[in-house]
Amino acid sequence: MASIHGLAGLSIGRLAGRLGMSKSGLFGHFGSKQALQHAVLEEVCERFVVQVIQPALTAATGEARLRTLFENWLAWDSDVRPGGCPLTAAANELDCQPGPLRDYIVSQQRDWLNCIGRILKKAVKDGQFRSDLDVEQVAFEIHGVGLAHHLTAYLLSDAKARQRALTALERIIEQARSPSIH
Amino acid sequence: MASIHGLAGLSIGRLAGRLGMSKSGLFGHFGSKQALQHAVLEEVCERFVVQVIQPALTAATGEARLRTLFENWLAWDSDVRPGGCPLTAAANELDCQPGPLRDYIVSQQRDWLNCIGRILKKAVKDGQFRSDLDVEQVAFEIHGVGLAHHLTAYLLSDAKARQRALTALERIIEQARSPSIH
DNA sequence: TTGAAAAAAGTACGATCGTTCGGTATATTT
DNA sequence: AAATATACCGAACGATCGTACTTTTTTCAA
Repeated sequence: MASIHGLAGLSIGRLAGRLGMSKSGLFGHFGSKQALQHAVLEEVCERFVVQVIQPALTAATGEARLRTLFENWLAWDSDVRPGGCPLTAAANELDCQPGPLRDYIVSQQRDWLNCIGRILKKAVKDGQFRSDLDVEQVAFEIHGVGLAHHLTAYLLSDAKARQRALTALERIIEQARSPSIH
Repeated sequence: MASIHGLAGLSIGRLAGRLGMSKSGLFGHFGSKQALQHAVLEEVCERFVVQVIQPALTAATGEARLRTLFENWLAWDSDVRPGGCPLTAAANELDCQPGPLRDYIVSQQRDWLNCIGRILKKAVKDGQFRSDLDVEQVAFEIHGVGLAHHLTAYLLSDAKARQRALTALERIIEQARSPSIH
């Protein structure tokens, strides 16, 4: 419901109806709408870690891990149908509404970029990627590819979104590689 | 207001209050909330064309025009503070809510990608970019850079967002260039 | 100056919103 | 056995939502 209608549009009454229970019965578990919204975000973040990040940590470090992480991300985008990734939706919804909810999304978004950055750094240390690589820059670009994939898949319903995203990642990786033959 | 609170959160009563007029007085001009939302989107799109696309058409075709368009886009992102680009917000808000509003956003989003695509095609025709360039792919990637810029600037309040986006565009352009020395 | 058209205001409606309160079962602990 | 905690409910609250009707004010050409 938060994916489709947004965190603000996630109403306690409608949610209670969907769960087959009363409004006040559901409300009692959280105490406020904001607490419910916070709980939703925490739940989604936990699932994201389990479905996207953790399984990527079993892959070999460097390029392979980066690819695995990215593919898990794309699969995550598909899994949370319909409505798209609730975190992306919340990030856009809250990007100018100060408060604890926004703070939480910001910290999670930073964590995500740092997660990509750590994998990139390891690839640099292992010699797969250039030693002078601007890790934050590459994380920024990869993040952009993911956002474009999300919008292309959901809004434009473009079946080529996944292939586009994978191609974009390969291009980024190619430019990040150590210039061995150069 | 649509930027900050979303199209759904743009309430007629609040807007009327901000304009110093009555709810019914404002309502009479549109006849329905959906019509108001549609009018807002049309107004924003018109401004986007005037501020981003039209001034870019005076630049020389090819690379220069692409750079101008992109920089206008970044400036637009800054101009619509606070709240960020209403079109990006609406695209994320409506990406799974079928109806005329979503249809409108989809068509505008397609137009935007086609606009980038046309400029790329001209650069190919002029010989600045490789003849085998996948134009749609590059448009996808540029779009992603813009989305990452928007999120980085607004949600993460990162002052380096603009430089990151410009660097990313340069890397895309570099890979699209004709391999003259190759 | 007048009269039609448009714009704005006033009022009220049913619905839904988040929230509070009081009551009733069902467990769990003392 | 008694006391406590938990879960859920129905009813109600003030507020706000979009929308519909009616009336007043403003605009502007004949």
